[in-house]
Amino acid sequence: MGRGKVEMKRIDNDASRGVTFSKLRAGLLKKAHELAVLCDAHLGVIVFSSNGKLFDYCSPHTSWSELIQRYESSSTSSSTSDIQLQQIPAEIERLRQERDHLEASLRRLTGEDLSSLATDEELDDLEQQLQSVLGKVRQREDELLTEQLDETRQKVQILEDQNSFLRHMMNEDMQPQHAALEAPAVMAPPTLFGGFFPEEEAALTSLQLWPELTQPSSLHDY
Amino acid sequence: MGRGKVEMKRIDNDASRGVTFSKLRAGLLKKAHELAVLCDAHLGVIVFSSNGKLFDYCSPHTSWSELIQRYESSSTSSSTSDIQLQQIPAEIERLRQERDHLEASLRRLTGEDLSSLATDEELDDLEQQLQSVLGKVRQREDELLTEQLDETRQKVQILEDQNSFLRHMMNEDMQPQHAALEAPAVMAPPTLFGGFFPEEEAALTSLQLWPELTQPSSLHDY
DNA sequence: AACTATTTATAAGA
DNA sequence: TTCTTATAAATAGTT
Repeated sequence: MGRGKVEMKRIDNDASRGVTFSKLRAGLLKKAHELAVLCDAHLGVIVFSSNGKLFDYCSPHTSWSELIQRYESSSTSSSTSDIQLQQIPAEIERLRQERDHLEASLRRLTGEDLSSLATDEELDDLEQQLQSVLGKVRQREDELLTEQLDETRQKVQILEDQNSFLRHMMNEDMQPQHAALEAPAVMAPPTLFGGFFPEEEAALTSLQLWPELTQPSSLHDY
Repeated sequence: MGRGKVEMKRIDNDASRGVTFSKLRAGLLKKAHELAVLCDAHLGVIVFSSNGKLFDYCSPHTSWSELIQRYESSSTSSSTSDIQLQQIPAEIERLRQERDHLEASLRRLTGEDLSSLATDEELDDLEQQLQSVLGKVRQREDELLTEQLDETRQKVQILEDQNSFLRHMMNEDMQPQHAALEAPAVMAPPTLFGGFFPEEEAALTSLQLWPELTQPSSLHDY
C-alpha cells in the first residue's frame, strides 16, 4: 500500500529497510491488537529487527508464559506436552477458570452477549435480575437524597435560629438603654459567636453546624 | 477498512466474530510474513481463537525455540533462563488481580455493594448502565416475540387453508353425485395429504403444519 | 465464498 | 524523524 507496489523481497537499501521495518512493525502490532480485541483471541507477537532489537505484543488477559504453555501443549502430540501440562500449577488453571467464569457472568449482565441468550426464559430471568438491581440502586439513591434533605433542613433550622437571634441583638444595640423593657432576651445558641469570623469556616464539613471558636474573647466585640 | 468503521471492542455476535477472526488472522499472518521478508526480521506470531484453536507463523530461517530463547535473554536480565518458572508467580498474581477486578465489577453490577457507592454520580452512572442493558434485553425480547408471532401467523394461514380445503372435501363427500357441478375443485396444499398419516410427521419442526390426527376416522364425525 | 464500497496502511516525497 | 498525500491493500457488510 502506498505510492507504488513493492516486490516481496528483502529491501536492499539499509536505510529504507530500517524505515520500512518501523512502519510495518507498528502496523503488525496494531493489527495484532485489533484481532485480540475484536475477536477475543489470545495471541502474542515477537519481532526481532535485523540488528537484533526486540519488540513484542501480548493480547490482554494473556501472558507469554500462558501462550508458550498452550502452544507447546497444542502443537506437540501430547507425549512431551503432558510433562508441560503437569508442570502448570493447578492454582493457575483454577484461577483461569474462575476468571473465565466471571467474565462470562459479566458479559451476560452487561448485555454484551445477548444473541447467545436465545430463550424467552433466559432473557426474562436477566430482565428480572436487572430490574431488581435497578430497584436497589434507586432505593439507595432515595436514601442518599433523604439524608441530604435532612442535613439541609437542619442547616436551615440553625440558620433561621441564628438569623432570629441576630435580629434581636441588632435591636438591643440600637436601643441598649431600653433593654430591660424588651421582650425576654433570646438565648444565643452556645456556639454562635464564632460565626462572625468567616475565615475560620474553611474547616467546616457538611454537617458541622458551628465554626470552631478559636477566640472565645470575641464576645467582647459586642 | 470496509463498508463501515468498527468499534474497537469485542464483537458480540458469535458468527460475525468467527468470520472476522478468520479474515483478520489471515491478514495478520500475511503482514507478519511481509515484515519478515522485506525487512529481514526474525519474528513469530501465536494466535489462539476464542474457542482455543491454534494458528501460528514463524519467519523463514527462524524457529520458535530460537525466538523464545532470544526473548528470554532479551527481556529478562537474570541469568536463569527458565522463563516459565520465573513467570509463574507473576502469572498467578496477575490472574488473582484479574479475578478480583472482575468480582468487584460483578458486585457493582449486581448491586451487592451499594453502600460503597456513596456518590450521587456513581449511583447515577450505575443506574444509567443498568437502564441501557435493560433496554437491550427488552429489544432482544421484542425481536424474539416478533419472530414467534410471524411463525404463528404462518401456522394460522396454513391451518385456514387446510380448513377451507377440508370443508370443500366435506361438501364433495356429502354430495358426491354433484361434484361435477360444484365450484372448481380447491387444490390441496402440497403437503396436505401427508397430514393424514400422523406417523410421518415426526420430522416436522416448529412449523408443524398439521395437527396430529390420532383418529383419522374422526372426519366421519362431521 | 465472492464482491465492492470504504476504510486503513503505507511508499514516496517534503 | 515526522508530516503529507497518492495509491495500494485490507476488509465490513452484503449477496
